[in-house]
Amino acid sequence: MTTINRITRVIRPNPKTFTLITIVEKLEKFFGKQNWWPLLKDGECLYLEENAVRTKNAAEKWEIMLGAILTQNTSWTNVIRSLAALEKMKLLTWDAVIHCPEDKLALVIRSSGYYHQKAKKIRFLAEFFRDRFDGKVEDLDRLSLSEARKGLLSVWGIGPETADSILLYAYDRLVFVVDAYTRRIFSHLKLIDKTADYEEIRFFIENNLPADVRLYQEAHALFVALGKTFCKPKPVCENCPLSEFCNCSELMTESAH
DNA sequence: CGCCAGGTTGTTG
DNA sequence: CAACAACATGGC
Repeated sequence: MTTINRITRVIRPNPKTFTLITIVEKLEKFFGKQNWWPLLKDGECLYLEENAVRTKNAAEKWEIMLGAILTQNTSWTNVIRSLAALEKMKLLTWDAVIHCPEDKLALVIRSSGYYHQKAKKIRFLAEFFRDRFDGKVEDLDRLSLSEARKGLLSVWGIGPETADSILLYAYDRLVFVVDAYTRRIFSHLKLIDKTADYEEIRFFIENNLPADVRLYQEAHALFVALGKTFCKPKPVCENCPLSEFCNCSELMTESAH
């Protein structure tokens, strides 16, 4: 995190001058370290410093993948119940899932919503590792980044965000995760057009942040934190840590005068 | 009660 | 390819 990359290209110009790393630093100062991805411990999902900095083992990688699927358009609190239920039923491991009937799996993950679809997605992902890596979850790491990404995207139910979450948080690969929060925040900051597609936003961020996996992991988590608190569908700009960079607040101030 | 949540797929014009 | 429906539970 030594270089400060300037924003070289904007889809819609924001008159204020700032860099993405400045934004991330502001967010971290405000929200503190996020320590993603959370891992299950004693029936809870904990954001531990050690989870954030160490390489995850195969079991932890698999748990992150399950969480990445379960949290699709679903709040994390609902996902925790499902993960805890899976653990209780001894269904948290790849080996258990590959042998578990889909309808049984569906009932266990019921609390995270879309549970029939998600059970199918989890089964397809388990079969992907069976067919391509003989069940060795850690062996996805043998592939290049683009091959690994292509492989995950070929699985039914794994789209770009889920694939990138898996790559960034389970495998520590250098890919930025673009989600609804990221899109909304960057749109409010007038850095991207609302119609910009996933890859366009991903490349924009990757081209303007220092290439550092831990930074990517932390930055994405911080965007989620901001999206949940200030940069909501109806933005709450009062006391927003990014107000000095954002046109939303300028408009508010102007209209107040 | 209505809206929203760390998306993806399938269908339609 | 853009827009839309379907998928579903739980929190506020």
